[in-house]
Amino acid sequence: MVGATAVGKTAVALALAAHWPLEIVSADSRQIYRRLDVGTAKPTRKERARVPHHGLDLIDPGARYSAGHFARDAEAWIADIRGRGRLPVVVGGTGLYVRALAEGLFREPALDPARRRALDAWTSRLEPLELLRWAGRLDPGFRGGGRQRAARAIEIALLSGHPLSHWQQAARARGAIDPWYIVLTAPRPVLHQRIARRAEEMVRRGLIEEVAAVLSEGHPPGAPGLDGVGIREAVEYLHGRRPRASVAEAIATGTRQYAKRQETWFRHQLDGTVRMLDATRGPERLAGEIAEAWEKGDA
RNA sequence: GGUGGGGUGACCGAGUGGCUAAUGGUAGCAGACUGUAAAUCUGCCGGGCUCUGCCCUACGUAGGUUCGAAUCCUACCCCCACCA
Repeated sequence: MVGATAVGKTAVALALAAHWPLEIVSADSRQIYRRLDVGTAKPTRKERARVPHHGLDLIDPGARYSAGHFARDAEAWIADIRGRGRLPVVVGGTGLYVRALAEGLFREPALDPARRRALDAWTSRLEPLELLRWAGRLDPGFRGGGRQRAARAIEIALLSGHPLSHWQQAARARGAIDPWYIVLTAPRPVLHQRIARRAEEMVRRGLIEEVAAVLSEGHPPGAPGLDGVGIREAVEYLHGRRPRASVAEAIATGTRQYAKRQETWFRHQLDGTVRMLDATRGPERLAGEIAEAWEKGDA
């Protein structure tokens, strides 16, 4: 089950628990970070007590995770959940994580961590245009996409000896699950209203204090876990680059833009049967419909 | 009341006689995306058409100068600063 931020995914998943014994696998690239609870809008303790959650609080804000890593972890969780005779429900907003789990990425060859770090230091110093030229030269199949994706193409080509596009075609992996996609959506005005409220709530619930505490652990502002809507704005404020009064509004703006990207992704990138549901109709009702459709095997 | 500065497209902000429907940025809309993905990028962005071009509207308001003005002149309105 996927959907944009602030659409109420967790509520629907919890309502679904009234129909079957289930456990939730969170496919969310921000909620993997420990301590960043408010800033990533993690399910509350109460919600976690009602239904077991996996995929939360996996690593420290300074550490890096990845879609491939998630796919391996999630596969194991799902096997366990099934072993307990329960239904795994994957809930999240990180499309790439869902894809990695459901469809598989490509089998990434082993990359020497030390060489990888050295290369990263080099590419991060290159001008964007230079970076794109290198990516195009090292991988004729490189389809563009900016700094980060160029750096990835360069990394794979140099460290594995074959271009990224080669691996993507030749080393395709199979997915670990057979997904039954449900995409939750909400009309733009409703979504925007929810997002505005959510941003204000974050600040009220101590977002800034939470981020300040993480920063005081010594993580640099560019640490992987600090890179996300909400956290970023709090960091800006804490570094004196933004007035406190503007934090909530900036978060709302960033979240709207993110939610739009998610919608686009879910609309075009998911492979297979996709069921679109209007989230504004309420979690109980939606859960009922989902359960009914599932019983009928109507995929 | 006086003096100085300023009023530009949804917002911020360049432009100081023709190359200007007007640089940039923001917001918005649409899109791409197979291991950093809450990331990283791309396109569009006054309105209307018979849409490789044409027409209308637009740089506070009203006039004027000029072949031609957002850019010069005059008056008025509003904002800011200082002086009264």
